[in-house]
Amino acid sequence: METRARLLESALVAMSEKSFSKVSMNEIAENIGFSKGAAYWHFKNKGDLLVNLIESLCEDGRKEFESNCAAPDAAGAVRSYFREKMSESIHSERYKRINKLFQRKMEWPEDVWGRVYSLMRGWAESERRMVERLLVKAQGEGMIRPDVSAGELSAVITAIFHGLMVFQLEGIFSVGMDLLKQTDFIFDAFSKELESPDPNDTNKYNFQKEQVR
Amino acid sequence: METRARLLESALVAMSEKSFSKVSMNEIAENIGFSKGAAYWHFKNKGDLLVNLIESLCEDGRKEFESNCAAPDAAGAVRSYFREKMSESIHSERYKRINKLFQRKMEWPEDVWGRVYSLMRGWAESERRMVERLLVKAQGEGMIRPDVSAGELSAVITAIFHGLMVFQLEGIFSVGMDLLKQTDFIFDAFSKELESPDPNDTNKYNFQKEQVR
Amino acid sequence: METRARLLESALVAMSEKSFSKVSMNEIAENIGFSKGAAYWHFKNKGDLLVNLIESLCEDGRKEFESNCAAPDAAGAVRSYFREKMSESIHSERYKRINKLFQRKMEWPEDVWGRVYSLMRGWAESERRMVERLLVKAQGEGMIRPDVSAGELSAVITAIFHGLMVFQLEGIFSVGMDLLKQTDFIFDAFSKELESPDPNDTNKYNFQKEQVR
Amino acid sequence: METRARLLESALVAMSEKSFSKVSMNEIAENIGFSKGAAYWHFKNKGDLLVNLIESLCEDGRKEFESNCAAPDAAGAVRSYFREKMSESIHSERYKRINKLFQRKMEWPEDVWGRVYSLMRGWAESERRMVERLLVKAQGEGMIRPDVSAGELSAVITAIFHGLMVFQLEGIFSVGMDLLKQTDFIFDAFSKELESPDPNDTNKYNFQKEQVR
DNA sequence: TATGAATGAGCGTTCATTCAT
DNA sequence: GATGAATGAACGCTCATTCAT
Repeated sequence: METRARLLESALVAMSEKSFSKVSMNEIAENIGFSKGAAYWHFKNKGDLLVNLIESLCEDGRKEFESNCAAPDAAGAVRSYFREKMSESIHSERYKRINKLFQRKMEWPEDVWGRVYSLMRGWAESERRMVERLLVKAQGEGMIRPDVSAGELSAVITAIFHGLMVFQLEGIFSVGMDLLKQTDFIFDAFSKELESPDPNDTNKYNFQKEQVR
Repeated sequence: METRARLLESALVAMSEKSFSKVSMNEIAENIGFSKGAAYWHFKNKGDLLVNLIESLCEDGRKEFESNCAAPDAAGAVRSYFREKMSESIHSERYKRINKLFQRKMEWPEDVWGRVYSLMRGWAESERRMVERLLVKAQGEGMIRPDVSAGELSAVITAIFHGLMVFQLEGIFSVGMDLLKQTDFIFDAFSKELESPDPNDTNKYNFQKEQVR
Repeated sequence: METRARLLESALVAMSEKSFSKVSMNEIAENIGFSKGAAYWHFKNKGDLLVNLIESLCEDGRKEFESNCAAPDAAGAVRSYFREKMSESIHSERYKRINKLFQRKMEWPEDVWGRVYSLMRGWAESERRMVERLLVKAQGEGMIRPDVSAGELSAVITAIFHGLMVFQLEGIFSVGMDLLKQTDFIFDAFSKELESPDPNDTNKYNFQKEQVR
Repeated sequence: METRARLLESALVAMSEKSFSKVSMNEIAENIGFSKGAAYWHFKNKGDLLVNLIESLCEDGRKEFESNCAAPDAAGAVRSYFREKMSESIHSERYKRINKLFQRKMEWPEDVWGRVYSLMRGWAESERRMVERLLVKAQGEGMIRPDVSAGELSAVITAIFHGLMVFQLEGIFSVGMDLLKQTDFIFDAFSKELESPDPNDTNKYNFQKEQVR
């Protein structure tokens, strides 16, 4: 139903701007010209509305990540994936909103977490695993030293760009953040560090068979 | 006053575990054996309590950052600063709490922001500027190419380690995050990229004065 | 109409188990596979549904009571009427439900009362009057002293058995209630007290025409 | 606290006149000049308020019943107990209210029942057991045939007078109910039936070692 | 006839805040 | 300094009711 979708979108807008508890059902509904009751017709309660929103957001994300990227140049694919991501985090209003919403995840009530935990975790893990797959492929292609743990490396990279994006979103610094330039810088540095199988240096970081926590 | 300090600490504990609006004055006071009213004697209201907490937390941080680090090896000082930071984010309960509190900053009400904005920004900026100063020094020491913008580089590094810390705090990934090893990896990579003034490569990233906003 | 009758029955089931305000129109309709709207097509509102239910229930009851019982042994007829009633209150599910519904009468809203007051009162009065008629007849047959007020006696008897039934329905006591045995006991006792026109004892209870309120 | 007691009394007044769900906390508080919040200061919620009310009401009742009535004439004591009870149900406003409150017990929510079930049952059972004790004593005194089950007889008597009281409270009949006269009538009838150990009639009702349900 | 969608009043509950003591 | 008592605004949620289809 049309209304349902609009309620979800309205919730995304509201809940990316205010904390879960500050957003009232009334507000979500009235912002698109409906009454509170309409929201309760489509969703059991406020938590349920949020859960449905997250589900609909994660649906897309997960599929995207899970498609096996058939890049001929896997290392390049990683770089361009994050370039694209950084670019979106600057230019796409919707993308910004989704990330702001997710940054508020700590305020979500227990029962919401109970229902979205695996989704949220799946989202983050899917992204990391996609990166991991690409890194493994890059190792196969000889672009990355084989002794590096693709698993742990994928985690670092994902975390790093998450940090970059958050700072961008929050506008914390007075110095400008040119995310694309910075992305390139990071990848160039990492490439240099990773590509050259320096015989004296082998396995320096011992990135291996990740100790799954 | 003793009570005042204990109220602040109690607020830190509570507000690092729950969102601002979910923490009640009652709770803050009762957790240390006082009644709500006591909290209202020491602080005008809940927001005021939080502002005072943040002030007291930032006080320390800022001073630390502003002390002019007289490291002989500036590049090494940056590395060991972040190593220390990552280590603390694993081992110090209080440090974790402070970071969790700050991660909830988006939920703070408008009026609180009005009073802590410059403090919070100052905290982040102080850290970045400390890094920046060290990077400039490292440039002076010839450890880093002079054409790199220390300002922007400091921002990237700070953001990166923020990302690392957040992921650590949230336990998002199934793969383990060995923060110290990863820190070293990142610094080694960056060192390689930054130290060698490759004549063909000069100013590739154009890290310069942009000072946007 | 088929649907109408099923809605009434569904309402009886629901409203004998929950209080009027706890039963929703939705529930009444959905329990028999219809939607709320259907109920509103057949009945103006929830109160109207209840009124119609009560009307349909009282219809039967009243007729039954008003039929002039042509028992040759009127005193025996009273006894067997209450024996039958107690028996039904144990064995007939529907009878139990109707009594449970009526026990909840205090929760019915004002406007419902406005419409069913005379019906409900009529129901109770019909029963009492039937008993009264039988008692008068029994007096005519010489089974009961003529100086006893049949009106008031009928009230006592009706009330007494109401009490017995309620306690049975609610399962209040830990001791068993064998209603039929108890019924006989009561009638035997009353018979003894009533049948013997003891000349010294005449009009001891002065059960007469008071017709208060 | 004074206020607490007044809230309980106000709740008694309100909840004896309307069903639990129709009585709002606001109303209970405002009727005695307080705000809703005051009620929530003294009681956790509406159910808790009711539970406390019932507790305070049952406290008295139970003690009264449990005191071992040292009547020299036990049979007379039973009679005068119920005479007194019927009299109160006519004349004492408060007694009427308590009984009206209890008549609404079916509407009380589940969690309230969970907390008052044993109290309520205890109240009814205490009364019945007091009657039972007196009947046993009366058997000892030779006023009642020894073959009658005091347990079951006490249940019938209690139920009977409950029925009488309910009809009185509800004003159901058009004929007047002179409860005291009726009480005497019932006791006289029962006395006759019970006192005379008619050899041909022994154990007619088989009121024995009650089959505890 | 029947349904799905939507409305809006009303209540329970929480909690920041105030204030007399 | 600290407490207990009280206030009142705000919000979640339910549900009777309406109405276009």
